[in-house]
Amino acid sequence: MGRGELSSAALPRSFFDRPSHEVAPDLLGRVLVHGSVAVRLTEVEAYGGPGEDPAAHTYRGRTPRNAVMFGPPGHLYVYFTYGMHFCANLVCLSEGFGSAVLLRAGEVVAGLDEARSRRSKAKDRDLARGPARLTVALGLLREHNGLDAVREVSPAGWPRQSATMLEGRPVLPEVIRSGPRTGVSTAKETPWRFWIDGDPSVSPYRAHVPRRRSVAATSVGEVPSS
DNA sequence: AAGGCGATTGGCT
DNA sequence: GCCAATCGCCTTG
Repeated sequence: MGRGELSSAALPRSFFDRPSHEVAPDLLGRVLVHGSVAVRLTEVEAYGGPGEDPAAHTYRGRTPRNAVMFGPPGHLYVYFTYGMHFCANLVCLSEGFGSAVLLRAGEVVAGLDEARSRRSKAKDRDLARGPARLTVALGLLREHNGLDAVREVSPAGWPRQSATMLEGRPVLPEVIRSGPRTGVSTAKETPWRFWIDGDPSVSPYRAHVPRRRSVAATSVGEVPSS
């Protein structure tokens, strides 16, 4: 699939200057391009914003890790988690609020060969089905934290180190579903996960599971239960 | 200074 | 369905 089929314009920065739970459903059907790969978003989650969101990385204030989330809208917030995965967000609202939309899943619509080579064991529909899978398919890494996703589309193509959020084809409100966010341990009722109903690239929902204590922590000095 | 645990994934039962 | 992998961040002592 060639780049020529991506005829859509870039989303303006003003698109992101709203609370993340308003931006999130509007991102469904839009396209994120990075290098030669493009992904059409089918599932997103909103975090942070003007009010209190205990599930957001920004809940306890600004730190070196979450600094980008407090910065200008339209930039990528890429974080490292579970010691092995990267997840990508788009920063929302003007500076200082700490608000972003997690990109949870999508469909690869350009650069299929490149995405397949990055995730060689995955079926096509699973290439970007999950937040860490999506970042691998797009080639997003720690170094892309803070990258500006608002830029003009160049007829010559996209340089490898750039990202662009395209208008794509926003979906009809009737096909948008919403529900609790995946895998969060707090604010379990906040319905800030949004997805396209019936789309095969939407990831399976998982509730938060408290982790069992490590073997070392339980076997040393543990009093046997009676 | 130390330990708990995470906006997850893939492999195995 | 269950669980290990793997490490940086943040809380607590």
